[in-house]
Amino acid sequence: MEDADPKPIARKGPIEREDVLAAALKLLGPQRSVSTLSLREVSREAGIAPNSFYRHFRDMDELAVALIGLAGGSLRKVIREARLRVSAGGEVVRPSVEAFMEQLEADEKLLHILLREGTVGSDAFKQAVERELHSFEDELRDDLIRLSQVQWPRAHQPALVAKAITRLVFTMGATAMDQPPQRRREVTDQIVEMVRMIVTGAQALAAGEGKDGD
Amino acid sequence: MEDADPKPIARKGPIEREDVLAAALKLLGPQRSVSTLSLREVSREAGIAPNSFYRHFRDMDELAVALIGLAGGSLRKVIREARLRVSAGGEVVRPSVEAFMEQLEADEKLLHILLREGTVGSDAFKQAVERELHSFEDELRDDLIRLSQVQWPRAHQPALVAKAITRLVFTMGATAMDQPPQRRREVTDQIVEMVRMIVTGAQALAAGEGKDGD
DNA sequence: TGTACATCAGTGAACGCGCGTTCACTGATGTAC
DNA sequence: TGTACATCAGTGAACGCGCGTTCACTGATGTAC
Repeated sequence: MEDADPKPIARKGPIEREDVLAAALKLLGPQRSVSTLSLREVSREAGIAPNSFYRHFRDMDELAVALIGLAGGSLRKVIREARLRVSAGGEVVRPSVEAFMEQLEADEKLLHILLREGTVGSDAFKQAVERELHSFEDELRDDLIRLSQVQWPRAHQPALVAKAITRLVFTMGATAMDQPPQRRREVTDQIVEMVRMIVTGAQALAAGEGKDGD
Repeated sequence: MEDADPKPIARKGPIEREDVLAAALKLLGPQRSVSTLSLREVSREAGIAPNSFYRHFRDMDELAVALIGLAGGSLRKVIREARLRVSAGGEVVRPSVEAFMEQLEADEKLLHILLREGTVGSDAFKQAVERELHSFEDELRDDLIRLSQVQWPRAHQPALVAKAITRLVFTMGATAMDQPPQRRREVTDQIVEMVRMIVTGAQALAAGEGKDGD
């Protein structure tokens, strides 16, 4: 029955980029950011010799950018999740924020990278993070425009609203991750309220403009 | 006439903590964050032997926290500046945001630290950054309350408004720093608009509550 | 079926480097008598 | 005024360490004939 060595886990094939990425992810945490990971450390965690690392990535920077790709996937999951919840019920803001926060907890390591590390690291890394955030903003902007045709009053500058909401939610989410679960729920409520302020404000400003002209 | 060696700069006394801090600041930039500075590097820049570093700081972490102190001073300067401009004219939001952005450019290195590095680094470091941001929020909240008694409608949850504005302005400011000066002016306009959305939204929500009850 | 060869993920050993930290020291300055 | 001593910022040399990177290699797998 036991036709393999007991210690090493049965491999489904040779080590892949993904295995190395998984090892890197495993090392991340509240105290360890991507930029503090060393090539040797990641290799050790992945169970390969340090020089084998080069078979998969040119250097640690390339690995960092690949991690952003993974994080981007996680982010798209957030969006999908939020859309599902919104289309089901009437409320918009709270279910979306809650979807975000839940994904944040489930996927902790991945979204962390987008949340906290976009401002440090190599140029390539920062640009990759910015690209993901922008794609999120674009999705949100389109959703806002759609909503304003269906059930909401016309919003003032949807692109700007999307940007404000995105940046605010991400920063607040980043600080929430350092808190115990109970405080996180408070932060969720705060975020919901903040987003409502932005949306309400945008609508009020649009209405104010509407009176004058157009 | 020449009564000293020509090479070494005349010292006004022994090397102080401040000189070491200045050396650390000099090394910071868009590519170098506090957490990537090494003890030997800072010592080299300060013109002392590596082991002399310990005469001034227990370790690099203590230096990092001391840097936050400096950045806090810079932040208080922002607040003072903004108050002066606001009390002079009628407008509130734009002059304040502009004061912030100007200070950001003048003081680039110092405010950078608060903007970009609050999410990485040691616990002591992160807490020091959070403390400074909180003090900023408190000041802003008090200003909002004062304004709402004098010239503005009553605002909804001033503490939350202050927090939303602070976090948003800081994140946006951080991304602006990577941009050329011209783009920064665009970002300034965006921030002004975002802050107006928040303030207007808070007022609208307060008015809505007022209708129902109290 | 057998043989010769190419490919290529992974390896062990070694390199030079910058790091944080330690040690016993120097030499200027201040203080006590 | 002179002498002895304490203090303490700064020093040069050395340590062991983990790092990124290189080299020539191994050995499994696939392919051509």
